[in-house]
Amino acid sequence: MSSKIQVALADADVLCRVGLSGLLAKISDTEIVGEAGNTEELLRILQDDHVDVVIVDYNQPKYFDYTIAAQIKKISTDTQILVISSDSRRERIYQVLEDGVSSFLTKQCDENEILDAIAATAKGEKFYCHKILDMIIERSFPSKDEDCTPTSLTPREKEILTLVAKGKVAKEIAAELHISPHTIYTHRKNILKKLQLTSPTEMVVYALEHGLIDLQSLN
Amino acid sequence: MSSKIQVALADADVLCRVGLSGLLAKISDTEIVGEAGNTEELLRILQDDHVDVVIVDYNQPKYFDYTIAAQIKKISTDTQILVISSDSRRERIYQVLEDGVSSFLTKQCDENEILDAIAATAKGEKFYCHKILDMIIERSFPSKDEDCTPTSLTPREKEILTLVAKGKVAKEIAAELHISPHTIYTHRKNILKKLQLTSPTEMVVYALEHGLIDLQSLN
DNA sequence: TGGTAAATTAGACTAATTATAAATAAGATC
DNA sequence: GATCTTATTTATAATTAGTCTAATTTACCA
Repeated sequence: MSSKIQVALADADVLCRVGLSGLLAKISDTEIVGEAGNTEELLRILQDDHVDVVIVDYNQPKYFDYTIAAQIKKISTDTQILVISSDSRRERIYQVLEDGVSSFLTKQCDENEILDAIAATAKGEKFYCHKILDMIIERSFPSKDEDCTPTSLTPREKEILTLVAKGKVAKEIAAELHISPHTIYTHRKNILKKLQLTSPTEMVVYALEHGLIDLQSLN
Repeated sequence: MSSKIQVALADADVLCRVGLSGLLAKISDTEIVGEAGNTEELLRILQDDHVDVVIVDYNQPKYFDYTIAAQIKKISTDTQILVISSDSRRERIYQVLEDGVSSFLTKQCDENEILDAIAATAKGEKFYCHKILDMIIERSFPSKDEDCTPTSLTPREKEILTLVAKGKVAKEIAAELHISPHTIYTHRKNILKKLQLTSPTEMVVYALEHGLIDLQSLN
């Protein structure tokens, strides 16, 4: 077995994989063990070969989703995960970070930043780009003026927001949760007030922006 | 001046640009004149240098949008445009194709397909990947069972759908358009019927999927 | 010039929602 | 343990939004 760092590329877009290969070629002690265009392919690689680092974009519906980190860790605990994604949804990002992702970049990061991140992750260190670092800090020390509203919703409110955003009307939600329609009205009113929205349709936009639902999952 | 084909890369993600550079390196008679991470940078390149082919992803809000083809043609009429995007919104794609895009790929296309497309576009030929070709054919010969519903909406209905999707309620729309709320109700009912939807919130999802509105423009 | 589709609206009716108020339960704090 | 807060739940009455039916106007096409 080679002593080089074994890297697996997981991205639905072949273009990004080519880009990553190109960048990895500049780091001498790394070696690509495999490329995966979807979750299934990635898990197969992890089962068949030893992988030190997985570079993955989890925000590619149908190919990779936010559960990918947990799935990777389940098969191969010691594999380090480097995320390169364009996701901007705070809650989703926090969730992924909690699932054991070592490093997190956006696809907008420049070349040097990506190279540094790959090198750091390979060595077992963590690396976060500025945008993600800001989010982590914001979570630890929330500022007053710019509050992170999604967390201010109660679990029940989030649940109802999700259902509203999926196009269900109050009566349907009430039937589904076995509670009174009035309860839905109250929750919905509180949600609208908390988020400073005025109509249920605005809730859809809000839910989409904050990753409570996503377009693909609605079909 | 070199006799090689001058190519400009326009993609907000550095990773994709690296990927494209890597692929272009395999085509001997091409040369990269410049890389642009946003519209402004691209237009500057077009003004300063001769560009035969622009490879661009127009679906990157804040960096590139669907008007990019028209903007490119305005500065440099003879420049061929190769789109590599992940957009799945029919109407938007038709629009871009009408703006003089020579070739259209998705980022999911495999390496050979991308190489062929670049080579073809550089020679002044057109190249469409299967997914896009299917859409073009579907537009020319619409099938009965799977009708392309967005076009079946009247202009007024589209207008109202857009406003509904922006979170406005019937009364607000009525005030804005100086017509009776009843008119809005009627239009909305007809839209829901035509699109086989059941609630205004579903209209938001529909409008997003078909590019009538986009998340970024709502803020 | 009659036919067709689009856009508009009203009246009567029904359903959905709000306002207000309040009960219950769980957790934290003192 | 008593109390305070927050989350969750619900109801009645009042209000608003929306549907159904039907009809009018406009514009454009054959």
